[in-house]
Formats: sequence, C-alpha cells, structure tokens
Amino acid sequence: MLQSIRGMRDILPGDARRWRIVEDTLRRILESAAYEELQLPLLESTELFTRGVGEGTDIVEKEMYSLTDRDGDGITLRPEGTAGCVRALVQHGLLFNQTQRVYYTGPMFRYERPQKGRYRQFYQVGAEAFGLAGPDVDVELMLLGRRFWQALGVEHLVRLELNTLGTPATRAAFRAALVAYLEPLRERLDEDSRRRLDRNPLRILDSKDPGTRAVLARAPQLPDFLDADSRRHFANLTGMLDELGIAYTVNPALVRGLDYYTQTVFEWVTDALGAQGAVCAGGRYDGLVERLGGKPTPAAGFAVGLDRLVLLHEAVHGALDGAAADVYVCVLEPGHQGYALRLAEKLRAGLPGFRIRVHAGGGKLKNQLKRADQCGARHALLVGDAEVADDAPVLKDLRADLPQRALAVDGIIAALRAGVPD
RNA sequence: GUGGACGUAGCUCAGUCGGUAGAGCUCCGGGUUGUGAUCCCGGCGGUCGUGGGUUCGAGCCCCAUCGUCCACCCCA
Repeated sequence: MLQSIRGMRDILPGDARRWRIVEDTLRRILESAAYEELQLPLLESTELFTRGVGEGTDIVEKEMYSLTDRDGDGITLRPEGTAGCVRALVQHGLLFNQTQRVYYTGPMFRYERPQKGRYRQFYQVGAEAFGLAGPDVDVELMLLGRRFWQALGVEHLVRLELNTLGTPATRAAFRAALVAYLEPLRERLDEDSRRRLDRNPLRILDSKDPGTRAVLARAPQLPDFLDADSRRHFANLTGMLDELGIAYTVNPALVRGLDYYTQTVFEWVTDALGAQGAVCAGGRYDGLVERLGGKPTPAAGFAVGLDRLVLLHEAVHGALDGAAADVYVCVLEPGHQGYALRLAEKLRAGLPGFRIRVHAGGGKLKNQLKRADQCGARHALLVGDAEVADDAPVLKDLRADLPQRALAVDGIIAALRAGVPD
C-alpha cells in the first residue's frame, strides 16, 4: 500500500480542529503584542543554513533535506525558521535603522528518526524581535510564552529554564577552558562526549552519562567567564522576571544546539511528553544578522513546537467535540434535491457560523437520519412532498425530545438562532 | 546512525502444543408506508507487512527485508 513517507504525517479532520485551536490561540496572542506576521519560503539556499545555523551543528551535518536544483544550485528544505526570517528582513531592507517584531508559522524539515513529539516534517510558530538589545525584550518573549500556556490551559505542565551564554568571546574562552580541563580526562568520558570534545564541546555539559557527569562536577563553570555587561544583562532579566511573577530555574547546562545564540537562552520544558521535553525554545542571537550580511543588529526570538503543544493540549483536554455539522438536511424524494440545496443556501446566508450539510446520494430517511446523527448535527430538516408543497420543511431536534415542527425558512432561522446558545 | 518492542479484517485485538483464521466495533441489508442513537436477525470484509527457509503441513519456528512505535543521539 502507498503510504506517507517516514516522519511525515497526516493531520486528519479530528485532529485538525485541535491544531486550529492551538495555532489560532498563539496567533491571537502574538497579534495582541503587535507582532506582525511574515510568510516565508520553505526552500532556501543551502548556504543560508550552513552559515546561519553553523557548520558544526547536527542540523547542518546530518539532518537537512538538501537537494540540487535543476540549475545546479544547492537548496534546502528549511530545518528552522530564524535564518530565513533574518534573510528576508535583511534582503528587503527592513532592519535598516529600524526595529521589527515579527512572527511566522509553518512546517520545518529535519531528517531524524521519528519518535513521540518528533517528526521529520514538524510545525513551529516563531517570533523574533530585531534591533532591541536589552533584557526587556527577552522578558517580553517569555511573557508571550506564559500567555500561550495559560490560554491553552497547559501552564501547570510547563516550566521555564534559562541560562546565559555571554558574548561570543565568553563562549570562546569558556570553550577553551573546558577543552583544556576535559582533554586529559578524555578516557573517562562516554563515547558521544569524546566525539563532541573535538566538535562541539559545550554540548558535553548536556550529557546524561553518569561517568561524564562525575567528570563535569569539577569542570570550569561558564558563569565564571561572563563579562560585566553580560552579568548585568542577565541580572536585569531575572529581576524583571521576579517582578512579573514568572517562575524560572537557571540551568547552567542549557547550551542549545545552534551556533548563533548569545547571552540569554531559554526553554519551556515539560515532563508530560516522554523524552521530547522542549515545547518552546529560544534566546538572543546578536551576531546572526551580521553573519547573514546585514548590519550588526541585536535580536532575540523563540520557536514553539506546535506538534508538541498539540500533544500537551490533548493530554490536558482530552478528546474534542467531534461534530462536523450543526444542521443536516434530509431529502426524502430525489426530485426535491434542488429545493433542499436552495434551502441550505438560505440558511447559510441567514445563520453565519452554522455548518449546514445537505444529504447527497439519496437513500431512505432512516439512513439519512443516521447520517445526521453521526455527523453530530443538533438539528435535522426534512424535505418531502408535503414540506415542499407547503414550503415549510420539518425541523427536528436530534439531541432533545421536543416535538418536531414544520416552519417557513424565516421560522427555521429564528428557531435555530434562538436554540443554540454558543 | 544505534538499541528495544511490535506488524493478523477499515479500527481495537484474540489465535493454545505447528494442523490452511476468530471476536467486538464500523459498514451494508432486514425487523411493511416518512423518523436517527438502543435492541434483534443477516451479510460484506484477510496474499496473517513482504520475500526466502525448515516441515507432510507455518499466523505460530529460523533468516532477511520493509514499516510503525518508544528510547539513545540531537532537537521544537
């Protein structure tokens, strides 16, 4: 049987409703903070990501869907959104002497082994703020996160972790010190960490291996390498978080996988999703705009993992009401199909927001009512000889034991409008 | 890329010691005229993931392969 390729999944009608709720909620909150939507291509030049995300990262080394275009150019299905967003704003001159606060949403692609909460095509909502260097913007981004979780009713499952990486110079100095410390102890590290020692030593801090953890206990600490400005930035940040009542824990092991981060990094994590804990992650990336050809521009942002957020929403709220229609029009004689379709059009015009489905394909009334019931409709309308003769279809409540009535169109509209509270 | 578990009807699953497959749900038809959800009766539906092997005989044992899930790595 033909089936979707690994890591690519279909979001079927039952789930799509939940996706729309989650995505609309995030969008509404971003708009309320005056972030502006941006739509970006799924395909970018491969170079954008090798330069933007970083040559040594796992994403670039083994996870990109890259191909050669017909004219020989290297192009890549975007593995994340920030690089493309920066590219677009630089390309159109929107970062020139001005600030921008934007968001975007859509699928990203990474070639990884799928598991719970991780797919090869996955969905993010990203928000980015440019031209603003202070910790107030960092806090604003975290505040947006808190509103997301509150609005979706999942705030009790999500907590904030943060850290600071300082400036690129900070990272370089710390990295050198860490390597100098670990190199003689190489034999005591697990295999993965030994490999990372050469390539991306900061990631060793994340290791879950007990032996490696023991070695790390006496390793140099990044905070000791922070310069005065970075310390002040972070202190201001945590001060504002305290003021706003946003709970957080400082996690010195939080390093993040992408090369472009500086200063603040943060993650909203959950324990409710198995091994994939990060629901939203982001931070400051003051060097990226310049790296991608723009003027030096401070920037910060985050990405929400929609797939994971949808799973959380499901864990909290369970199954959603599955009604596909509100009103189902039954057609008792084939000759009345046209009447039924006209009736439905009048109802749709008079009842905005109502979902009205007309039976198609004929069949007995018994089966038509069965369909009406199955699609979740609250009401059925019957169109038979008598109803057409009187121009008064019968309105039947499928969810309450009420007498059914023959009503003219205006009467049906009035009854339906009055009868449905929400 | 690595490890573990699992692939039987559209769905959820049984299938004993190896003897050429079952249930529930769904779907379709019926229970006399134009009334659904419940109930009763009947029916459709399977290359047991795929390909080899062992055997008189394989859903069951062996090998390979594909797929799914979970975990590692890493990440949203």
